[in-house]
Amino acid sequence: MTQQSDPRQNSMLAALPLDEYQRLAPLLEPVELKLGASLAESGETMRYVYFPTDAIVSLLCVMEDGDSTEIAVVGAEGVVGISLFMGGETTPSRAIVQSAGSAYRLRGPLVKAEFYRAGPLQDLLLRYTQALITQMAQTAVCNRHHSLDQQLCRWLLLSLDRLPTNELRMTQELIANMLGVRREGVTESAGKLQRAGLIAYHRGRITILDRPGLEARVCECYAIVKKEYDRLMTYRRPPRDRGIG
Amino acid sequence: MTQQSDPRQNSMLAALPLDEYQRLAPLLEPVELKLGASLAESGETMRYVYFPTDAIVSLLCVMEDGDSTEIAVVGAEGVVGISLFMGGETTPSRAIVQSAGSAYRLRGPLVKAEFYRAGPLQDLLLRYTQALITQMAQTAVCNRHHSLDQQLCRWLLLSLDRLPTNELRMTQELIANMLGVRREGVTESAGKLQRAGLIAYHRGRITILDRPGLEARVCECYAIVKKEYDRLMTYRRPPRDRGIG
DNA sequence: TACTCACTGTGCGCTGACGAACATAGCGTT
DNA sequence: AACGCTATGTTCGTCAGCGCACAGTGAGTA
Repeated sequence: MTQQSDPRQNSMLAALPLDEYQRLAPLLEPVELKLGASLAESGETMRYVYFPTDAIVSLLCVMEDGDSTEIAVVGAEGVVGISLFMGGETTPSRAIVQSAGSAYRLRGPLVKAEFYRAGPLQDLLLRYTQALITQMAQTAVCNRHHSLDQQLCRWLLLSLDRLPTNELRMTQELIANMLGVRREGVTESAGKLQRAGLIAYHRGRITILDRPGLEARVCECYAIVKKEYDRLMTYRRPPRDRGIG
Repeated sequence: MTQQSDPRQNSMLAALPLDEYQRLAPLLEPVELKLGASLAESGETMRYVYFPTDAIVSLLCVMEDGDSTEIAVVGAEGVVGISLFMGGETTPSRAIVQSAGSAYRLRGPLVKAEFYRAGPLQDLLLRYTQALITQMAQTAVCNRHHSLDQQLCRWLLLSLDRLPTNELRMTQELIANMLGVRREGVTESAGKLQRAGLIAYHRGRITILDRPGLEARVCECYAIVKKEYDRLMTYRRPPRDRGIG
């Protein structure tokens, strides 16, 4: 039904040395991630780690009263399911597909085995986790200090960075859920962006018309997170001294 | 000038098997952490990992305009400087001593060497990091959805959990910096708690009088974080299949 | 004793976001 | 063509938190 994407569209898999990748490749299972699908529920043990190739996944914290907030977003640059190799097996947050697409998944025990080889994949996973931490921290600050207008810009740019096109399928209602704000608030902020000619949207389809314009309006949080991803994920670490006796 | 605390007051060090601990012990340098001291600055390479024994350290995100927000707090249950073993070396956040006390520190290269032994310390560090991630995520949600009153309760309880006494040396001004709110807001919220008989404060000294009362007022975020720490840090993982060929 | 400074308390007006209610407008179905 | 559903637009009163200004008050110091 859909043609298979190349696993190496995912940056983590692409960054592996060829021999490592070739050992891993037969273990990767292709999966289609449908809009709204859940990859992880609060407190439930995850069975797989997911490497998106062109899907986007939101990590959400859900409160007792149903209110939620997106704490991070994962695309082809990363991986969903860090708790599997960090040791906790579960997290208190949910992982929901925000933009449909493809991914490759790896069974939990296989990920752990690979992780404990202490090779390049471990390096990548840990560095990615640190970048994710930065994203979460910056989200916390942004929630505290910045206006909805700015946060919407940040959210649009973060999504755009993880998308092959400049079109985003997402209703204002859903964006509101992600940001943890009212739908009307998103309508209002999005209206401003539309009137300013930065975006166009129509019944669940958002088209970014002027990316530099968005970047001019966004708060510093966006750049900080992006820069940290670049720094952590492109840097090629020197061969390490394992200190193993 | 101050008597030396036992390194094993720190839960991470205490959780190590005796042989592991004994190898590490001679490498640990005792340090006094003075109120307000900085253990990490944004973007600067950390030289040490710190294991507090009775000090409390705040991890802060600072914005361009000087506004800041605490994204996590670390006491004797944890460690400051995860970026050293996660691979990034630096973080965009600051680490400031919030409550003076003692700690033991370990030079960065030594931490890495220990980490790559892939033994119990690695396990502990990774599990702790996951707990820290939960704390940061929950902070983000709390910033979005909960009132200052509730957040103050959360903050007081988080601090109290990491303190040997029920007295906290901290001005309202500083609390405001931590929470990323106005000083007057803290004055008002703290006034409510004082009038309700839950706390007493006087010029930078806060005494918790009624902990259950605070717990009754705090939002769910506090319990979620605490539960996750308990789950991650007390669970003894089964011997793992390293998958090493 | 008086002075100073840090800490706390209080009172404004302002604004951004909330909650609720309701109006309009596309799209698919019958 | 009529209907229904979903998505978007708008309004209105309320409120928490902001920024500012200033007043009290205790601790330390000269």
